[in-house]
Amino acid sequence: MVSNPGVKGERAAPQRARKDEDKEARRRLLLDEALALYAATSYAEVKMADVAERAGLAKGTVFLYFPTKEALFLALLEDLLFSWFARLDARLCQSDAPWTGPWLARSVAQSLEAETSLTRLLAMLQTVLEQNVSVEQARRFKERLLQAMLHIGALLEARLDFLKPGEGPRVLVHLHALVTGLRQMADVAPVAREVLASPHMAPLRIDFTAELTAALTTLLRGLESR
Amino acid sequence: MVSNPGVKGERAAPQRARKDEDKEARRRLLLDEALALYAATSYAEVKMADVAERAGLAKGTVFLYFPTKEALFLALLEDLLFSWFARLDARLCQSDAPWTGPWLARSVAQSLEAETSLTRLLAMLQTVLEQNVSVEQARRFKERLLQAMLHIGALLEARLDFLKPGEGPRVLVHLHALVTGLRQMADVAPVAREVLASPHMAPLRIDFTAELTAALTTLLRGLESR
Amino acid sequence: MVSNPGVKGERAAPQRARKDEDKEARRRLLLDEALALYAATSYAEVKMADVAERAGLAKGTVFLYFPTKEALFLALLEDLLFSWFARLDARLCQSDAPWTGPWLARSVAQSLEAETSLTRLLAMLQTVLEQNVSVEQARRFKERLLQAMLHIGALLEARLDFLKPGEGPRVLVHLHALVTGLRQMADVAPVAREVLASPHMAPLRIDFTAELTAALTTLLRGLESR
Amino acid sequence: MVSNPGVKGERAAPQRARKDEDKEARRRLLLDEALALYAATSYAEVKMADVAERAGLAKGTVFLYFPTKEALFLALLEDLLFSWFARLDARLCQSDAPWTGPWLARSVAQSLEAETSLTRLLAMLQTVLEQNVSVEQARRFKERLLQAMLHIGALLEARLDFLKPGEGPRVLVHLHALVTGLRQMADVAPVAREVLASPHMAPLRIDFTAELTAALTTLLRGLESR
DNA sequence: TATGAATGAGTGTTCATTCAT
DNA sequence: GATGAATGAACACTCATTCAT
Repeated sequence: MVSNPGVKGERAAPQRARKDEDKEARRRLLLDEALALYAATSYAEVKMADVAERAGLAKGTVFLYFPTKEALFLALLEDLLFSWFARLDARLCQSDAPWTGPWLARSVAQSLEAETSLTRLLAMLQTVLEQNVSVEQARRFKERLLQAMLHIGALLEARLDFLKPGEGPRVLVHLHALVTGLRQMADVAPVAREVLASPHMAPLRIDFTAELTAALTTLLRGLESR
Repeated sequence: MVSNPGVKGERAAPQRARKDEDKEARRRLLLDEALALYAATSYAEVKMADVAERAGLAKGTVFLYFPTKEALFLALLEDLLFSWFARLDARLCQSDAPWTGPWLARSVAQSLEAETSLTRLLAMLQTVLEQNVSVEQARRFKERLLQAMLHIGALLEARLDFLKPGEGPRVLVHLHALVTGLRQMADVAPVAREVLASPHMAPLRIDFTAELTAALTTLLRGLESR
Repeated sequence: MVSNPGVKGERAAPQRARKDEDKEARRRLLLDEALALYAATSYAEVKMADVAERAGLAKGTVFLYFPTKEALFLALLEDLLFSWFARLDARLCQSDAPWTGPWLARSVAQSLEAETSLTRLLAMLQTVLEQNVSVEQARRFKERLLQAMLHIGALLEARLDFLKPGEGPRVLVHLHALVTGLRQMADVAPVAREVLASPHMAPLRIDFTAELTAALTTLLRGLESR
Repeated sequence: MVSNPGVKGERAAPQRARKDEDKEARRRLLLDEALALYAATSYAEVKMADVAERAGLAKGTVFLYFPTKEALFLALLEDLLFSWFARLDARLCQSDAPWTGPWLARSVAQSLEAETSLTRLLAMLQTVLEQNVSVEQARRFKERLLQAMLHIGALLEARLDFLKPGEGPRVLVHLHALVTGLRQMADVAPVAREVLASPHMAPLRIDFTAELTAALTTLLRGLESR
């Protein structure tokens, strides 16, 4: 853990990030630590002080990189979301065969299976994250989101011939809604878990991936069948 | 402190709710005031003290009726949700004609149009409300939810002949997800509103009712077209 | 638990205490339940509501018998203290043989061994109990205490020939101090218990009865040796 | 908020305690203010907010120095107790003449005469202070207490030739008990004060120093006379 | 850039006690 | 006498954020 031999501090990070690459590295470090904490607990339970400590930095330093807690987590969401978009893009474009709805639905749902943090954060986007963030950051996020949606939307329209112009992005909007909605339904509180354990409660137990696949498949079939 | 009824008292309710009906009335009063505050602001901004004050009661009195803030709001959600279920049920059953997917989608979406508080609360169900609530209350809620889902689900299966056995409740699960997801997407933070005002941001501006109608219609068509 | 067959209530107590003996019985019942709760927990943890419930009475009823929580517990202390005085008196007077200091010390300490509640309450007498009590109750308590002290004090002076006039009560004052002081030292908080578990901490671990016996024996020998 | 030193600031301490000595000074300041409030009222009446205000600090700042109210007061007790121990030690060692019981008793009792806060806090040690304190703080306190007891105990054994090995600390335990017990008996509640004003109540009126001297003298004589 | 001491707004909940019935 | 609904004062502690150094 000690990377500065001879120095008293136990800090892993460099003392001062002068170069842009150092700053970027430190930024990533903070995001990584925030993610680790968030994945293990919840937004409310993640303290800025803990993020700082885990990153080997002082509390105040975090605020040099992210002006608010919401800004930090919006940046984290941005990272996760657009990296997922990129991976989805790559995954989809690998396939030369013509796309089918069920295949697409499965692909999307599977690509989200391990992205619990992403989908959890997505569900807090408007309610929490965008509540205490600069217009600039919000704009940047929305612009990138728009761009990605238009890009993937165009891709969908190109490869799913039953999609009419403009329907690609719309599918993504509905996907977004399904993802955040199902994520919340699937993340059950301890009390509820106990209640849902009864066999007859089965209809209320939500399997995120299964339901997302099913709903998305049906949705696409609905578009195809017109 | 008000001993001269009619002089300063603004409440019709008796000073002390001794009979069960009085207690029920007071309970409703508290729920109503909580709803009014919530509709105007947000969960976090509603203070138990304000609810009490608006109801003309002392702070401690609220806790005679609801053991925690979460319990109060879960009870509120319960009220709104099951009264909506009942209204939807009535609305649907009025129609003698055979149901169609688009008609159903429109009916459901329209019936939810004015239910902003309901859908906002629904989105907090697992994340917030069920976090600090007795197992009993949670169980009661889930049981009623299950019952309603099975009931409406059966209705769907009976009137939409393309639905296979067991698909009624599943449609409702997907509806639930869409509702909470779209609600969150539609409730835009002030900063975001500013950003979304740009014309080119149109694809990111969500009209709750329109999108819910569209998505649900498509979903049902997808089921019909098999 | 139901002693009034046919009545809906589960109350063990009579509906109304009209006769003085009924009232006295109810009073004792309340004291007994308060004692049971106190012995198992602590003063702060005993709720008036719990006392009422255990006694099968309504919350408000307790206050018909004891105007304040402190009054209830002072009454309880009174009961325990003077019943102990009586028992001590009896025990001491049984012995025909001339008294000795060590024998007396042992007798007293042993008679207090099982009286944890009494000694715990005694330690709260001035700090807590007498803080919220009527002058009448306080006077009554002090008068009885004085009387008992004078009585037992006189007994001591009569049977321990080394005691000079007026020293009997004084011995009792010192006894009182030792009892409350040692009781507090012996009642160790959980954190402290952990700390005191270390072998080298032995000198700080207090055995109430042993220390009381030792101190009292020494004290009496000190008086005898003049 | 005070940025013009000398204008409104009543404090000599720097705005920010950066050096260890500044921090220690601030810590002492808080302890002093807490002591002032406690001496004038009671533990329950001292509010952390008041301590902060008197120290010219924000509420939260107090918790940077003491994690809980109990921790603050245990630290205060620690200060008072060990400073008293030191003063007692000095006082006792000044005397070259061989010690006698009566002299020692008088010395101890007199040295405690002005230490009302110390003895009052001592009586709350196990009941209150150690209830909400870290194991570390508790251990530290007990270790110091043990050390002091062994030290003073050894001193006693060395200078009072009638003490057998191991009896020094035990005398201190009995002293501790007498001190806390007598302190509680001497601190009379307002109601009780009224009652005790009657001439015939004289035997119940406790003079802390007088009784402590008497009891301790007798106790030591008891040890001497074997 | 980095630090970390200081800030201070923010609140749900308990429970002894009262009093209308 | 009994009830139990209503009262309302009371309060330590957290943590995102700032800013002097």
